[in-house]
Amino acid sequence: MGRAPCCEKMGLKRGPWSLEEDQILISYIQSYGHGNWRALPKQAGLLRCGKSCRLRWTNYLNPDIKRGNFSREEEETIIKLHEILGNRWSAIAARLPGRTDNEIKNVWHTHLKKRLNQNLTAQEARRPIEIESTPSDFPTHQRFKNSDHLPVSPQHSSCDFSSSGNDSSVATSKNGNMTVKNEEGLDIFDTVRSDTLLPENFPATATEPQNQFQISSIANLYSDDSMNFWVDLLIQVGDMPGMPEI
DNA sequence: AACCAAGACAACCGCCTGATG
DNA sequence: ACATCAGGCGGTTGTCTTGGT
Repeated sequence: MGRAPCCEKMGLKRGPWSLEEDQILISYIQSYGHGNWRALPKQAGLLRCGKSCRLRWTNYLNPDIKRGNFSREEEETIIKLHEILGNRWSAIAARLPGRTDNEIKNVWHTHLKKRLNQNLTAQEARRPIEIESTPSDFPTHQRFKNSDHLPVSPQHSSCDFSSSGNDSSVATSKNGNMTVKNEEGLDIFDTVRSDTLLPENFPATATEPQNQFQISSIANLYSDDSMNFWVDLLIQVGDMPGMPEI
């Protein structure tokens, strides 16, 4: 049962990397790239397993990584994305240029979670007892708890954005509600509501012209990246005046 | 100065997924 | 269709640092 370790442990070094090892790894990757992590340590002359090399590079040595403390803005972004995505650190990292999933995970566990708990406790102390729960009480991240609950990719759903140019996703107003229709004339928010457990009135107050423009713009932006589409949609809709807080 | 506890973060582990033969 | 493998991910652990006594 279970897979064999990615590398045999015999003779391979573990634990913190030395400066010399870092230099070897950096210069090898700069010269030859990292096509095959498993073969890399042997070719580079490192007594490490490929997995260890990959981790060291992606989490620390990669020159694209931004070092230093997280800005307030970055922290707010993490908090917001975590509400939507949950512990999907790599997905969060993908939206924070220069930051790694490991780094974000650490920051979350050491700083942000604590801060949020403090804020929550302070809020709980002030808030009267809730009488009933409403659809909007669903924590946003639970909508995306696992891939089963992820909305289908737009181009595979009944609401096809993939071929939607500016003329196919049209924002209109229907009974005071926001509607964005695809080229087949289907309201995309019907899909949004049913797939994500959003409250029934989710787009109802998004009737401001700028909101309509934003939503149809987002719908037109994504053709093949469902995750980014939904994240942007939820974040931006959440920021709109009069929308349920996300 | 020495010790200890808590915090911060680097690194590892086991599992999952997609690619390939 | 199945087995195998590499790479990626999230959870957890280990180690180093810092601050308090």
